[in-house]
Amino acid sequence: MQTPTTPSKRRGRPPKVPRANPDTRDALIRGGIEVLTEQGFVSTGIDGVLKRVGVPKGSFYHYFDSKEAFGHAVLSRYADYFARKLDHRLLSAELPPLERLRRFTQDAQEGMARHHYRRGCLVGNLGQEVTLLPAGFDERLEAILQDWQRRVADCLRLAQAHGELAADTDCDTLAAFFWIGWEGAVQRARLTREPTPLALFSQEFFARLSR
Amino acid sequence: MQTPTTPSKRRGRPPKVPRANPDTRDALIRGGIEVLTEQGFVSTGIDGVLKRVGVPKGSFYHYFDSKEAFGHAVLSRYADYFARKLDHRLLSAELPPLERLRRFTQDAQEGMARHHYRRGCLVGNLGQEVTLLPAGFDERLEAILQDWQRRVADCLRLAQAHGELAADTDCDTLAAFFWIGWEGAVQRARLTREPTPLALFSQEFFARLSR
DNA sequence: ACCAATTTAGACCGGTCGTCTCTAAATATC
DNA sequence: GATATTTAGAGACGACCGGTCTAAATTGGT
Repeated sequence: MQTPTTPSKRRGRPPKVPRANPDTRDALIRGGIEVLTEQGFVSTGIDGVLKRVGVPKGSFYHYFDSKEAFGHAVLSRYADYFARKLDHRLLSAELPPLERLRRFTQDAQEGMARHHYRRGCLVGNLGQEVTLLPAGFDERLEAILQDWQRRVADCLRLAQAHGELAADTDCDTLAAFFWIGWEGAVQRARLTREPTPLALFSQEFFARLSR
Repeated sequence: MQTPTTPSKRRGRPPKVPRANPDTRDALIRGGIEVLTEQGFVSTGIDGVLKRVGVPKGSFYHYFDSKEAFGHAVLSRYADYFARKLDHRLLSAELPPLERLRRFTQDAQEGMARHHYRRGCLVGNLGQEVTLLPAGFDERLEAILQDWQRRVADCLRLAQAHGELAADTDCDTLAAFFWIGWEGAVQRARLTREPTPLALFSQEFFARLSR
């Protein structure tokens, strides 16, 4: 999967202790996703990210202008990552459309369990800090949610075409309803450290669809 | 509602500038509700509460052992206040039970608008900080949610008796579903600064009930 | 061989803010 | 007058914050 020679022809002073991921910027963003998803933006210090990734502060400010810029980079990466994950499920032809969405909720259950319910949804978590975040984050967060919502709405329209969903259903509204509730379920699962809220919401959501 | 004489026979050194609420402890808790509901627990400093209430630091530590103890006091007060508000709506005989719950969601819309969507639900907000809070807060928060859930479940059972809700509905599950989603809606409304998520969730929730 | 660009290294800075302590002052009650 | 209660407010003391700065170590270009 990698160039066999792994020549590591990377410019600049080499790391004192070689890291698993030689791409420092990338490593910082990945670490940022983990930390911010657990602790949020405001109460997370740069030093915490640095220590986790094993990178000195100089490198951080070499790649990012500020904590705020870093936050935006992390957010963008997360949004992309998540959109891909979503599409992977929702566009796969192996299952009927509605079942795809249900499987997404199952995937998420496994994901939260894997992290012992300490991490939630980065977008949901930062959303809670909206009054404390630098300007611009709020629009960004809402835009990401709208993007995910659109993807779910498209899937619901496919479900309509398959006859899984009543033809008169407003798929955009239903997708919004899904995400509002789903974020609530993630939040609650994080509090209880149990999969129950996720399972319960999923169960009830699908049970209440008509046709 | 108060003793008519308002004798203010309060022991101890009087405040330099007399406050509207002479009960210092009470004033601190009320102020705490406001601040914590906006900013959460971790990133809120005692000084911020003090300044808002107009109380010196010495008074604070006279009434509370620590920030943590203060947090619990604030939480208890909020839980009580909210439970009363909930019961006021859900037990009133003026409306059919299901309509009472719907009216509760309308009240909440007005409440959030009144604070310009800067405040959410204290329990939901603190829940998001669960990984950062002192031990014990998580159980407390979950217990409060369970309490509210029980109250809603009772209301739903009344709705069943009124024939507003299918007799085979599991009211406990439905109440859990409601709160999971509703907290999500509050969170989202805080992000968008609009009532739309609240209205949309309410609309869809009630539209999807059977019978 | 040399210089420029890149990247890592990490000490350090100034400041904010954190919780909490301490002493004194002013009042009510006994 | 003595004691308990409550308010007043300075300030201790450290943790930590985001961010800067200079140096070192490497590659690539010429």
